[in-house]
Amino acid sequence: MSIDHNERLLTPGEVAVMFRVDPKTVTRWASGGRIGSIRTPGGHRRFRESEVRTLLAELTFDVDAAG
Amino acid sequence: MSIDHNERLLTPGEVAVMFRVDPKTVTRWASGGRIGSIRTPGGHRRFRESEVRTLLAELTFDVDAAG
DNA sequence: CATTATTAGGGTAATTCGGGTA
DNA sequence: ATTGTCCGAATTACCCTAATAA
Repeated sequence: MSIDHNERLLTPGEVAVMFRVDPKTVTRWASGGRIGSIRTPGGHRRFRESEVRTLLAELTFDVDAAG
Repeated sequence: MSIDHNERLLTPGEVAVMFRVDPKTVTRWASGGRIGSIRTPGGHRRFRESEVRTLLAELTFDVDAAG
């Protein structure tokens, strides 16, 4: 019984833990279009794991070396 | 709303994986009419794959990235 | 018929939403 | 401008047992 879902989804709380921020902050990122999100029919947000990891990787490359 | 013979039916558990929710939540969606469902003679619910995928796509947000 | 996994149904925590505020 | 927190309301997750599915 394998489903052809090509993407794993994360909850706001899980993303919040990964970024070490409050879930509310993740919600704001979604509202502002900084991160893509999917809504459940009930209105709760889900986030694509691949996108989240990409954002995390980008943070890694940002060494705050602003001039 | 007739059933297409070529349509694949999904179990509550399979739909739950796609939305990253508990199977019980999918049941509530069906009870509340948020998603169409078909009952087996034994009372178990089945969901149309096409409808689920359509719903998933419609609930996909890509708010314009405000600067 | 026996076995194992999933689902139904109900009830109760936990999470999330949305707005407003610091 | 971004984040954290408080609030009430809604949605979702986890607990159980019995029934259905395969």
